[in-house]
Amino acid sequence: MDSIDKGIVSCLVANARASYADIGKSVNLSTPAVKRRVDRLLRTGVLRGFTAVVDPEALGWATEALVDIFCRNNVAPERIREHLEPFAEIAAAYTVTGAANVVVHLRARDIGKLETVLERLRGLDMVERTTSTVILSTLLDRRAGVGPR
Amino acid sequence: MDSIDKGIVSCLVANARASYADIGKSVNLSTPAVKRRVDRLLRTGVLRGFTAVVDPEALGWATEALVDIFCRNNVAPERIREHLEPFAEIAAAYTVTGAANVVVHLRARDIGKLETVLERLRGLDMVERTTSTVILSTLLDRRAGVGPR
DNA sequence: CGTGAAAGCATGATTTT
DNA sequence: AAAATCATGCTTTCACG
Repeated sequence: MDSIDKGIVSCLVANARASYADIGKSVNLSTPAVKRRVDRLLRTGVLRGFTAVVDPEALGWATEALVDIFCRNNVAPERIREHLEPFAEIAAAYTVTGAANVVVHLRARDIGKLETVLERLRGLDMVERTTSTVILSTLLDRRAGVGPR
Repeated sequence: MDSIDKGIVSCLVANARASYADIGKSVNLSTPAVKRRVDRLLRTGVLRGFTAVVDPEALGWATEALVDIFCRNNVAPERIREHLEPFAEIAAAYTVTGAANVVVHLRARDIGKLETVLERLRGLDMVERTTSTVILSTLLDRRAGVGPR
């Protein structure tokens, strides 16, 4: 993981469909050299894969919320994950410090669907209660990117 | 935006580097037809682009937090966005309902860097106070995906 | 939308540093 | 060990039916 790898990762984050030839021009490497490094980055897990960035609204996925989940007992994170996994509406889920145990990022077709999902969440044995915060607008979204500096 | 487009989007979300020929096999379309549809999906904004999914830890980007920001005055969302944009550590930012005005998803190299960013955030004129929740683990992360059903 | 052709790209084997 | 070159087979891309 040297500075050339970082350059390659940056190129692929910016455009996952860039050709190895184009990436090579950016980092001053031949096409096969870029491919070998990308293959290695995939093998070692630095690169987890390549994906399309979809506009959720364009797919009718307009309503989002951040839900704090307070668990009844001390449930193990892996057990929590197993319970949340079936919820297709969960865009992300985190265990956190603070009063709540888990924060879940929900994405649903509309407020009605959001409510349905919340009811299903509250129906889980491990869930004591939830508090929801509806997202009004997305100001920034760089989650697919690499982060600062 | 018909069912074929949805199939194409699913393929690209699963693997943004899939060839048009392979996608075509999935959706029963010729290679150029797939390309035409992808070009159109990009032009109309349904597809915003293609990106690499990077393991943040592998890049030393290990510490994350969700920060509630309480603004001093009624600041317009676009103005808030302008203030937050320079923070490279912001992975995502949302305006929300509830007590706080904005929720920011921060990603930093370590707790020390996280603190520095929080201090800079609190230094903004518009920010009255913040409350932070440190992320202990990521249970699920489907942010790049398309969502339920 | 499909077909076919031309240009460009991916990728493995081989050679070079 | 890692990169460049080269040769092969696919991919992309576009004009046309």
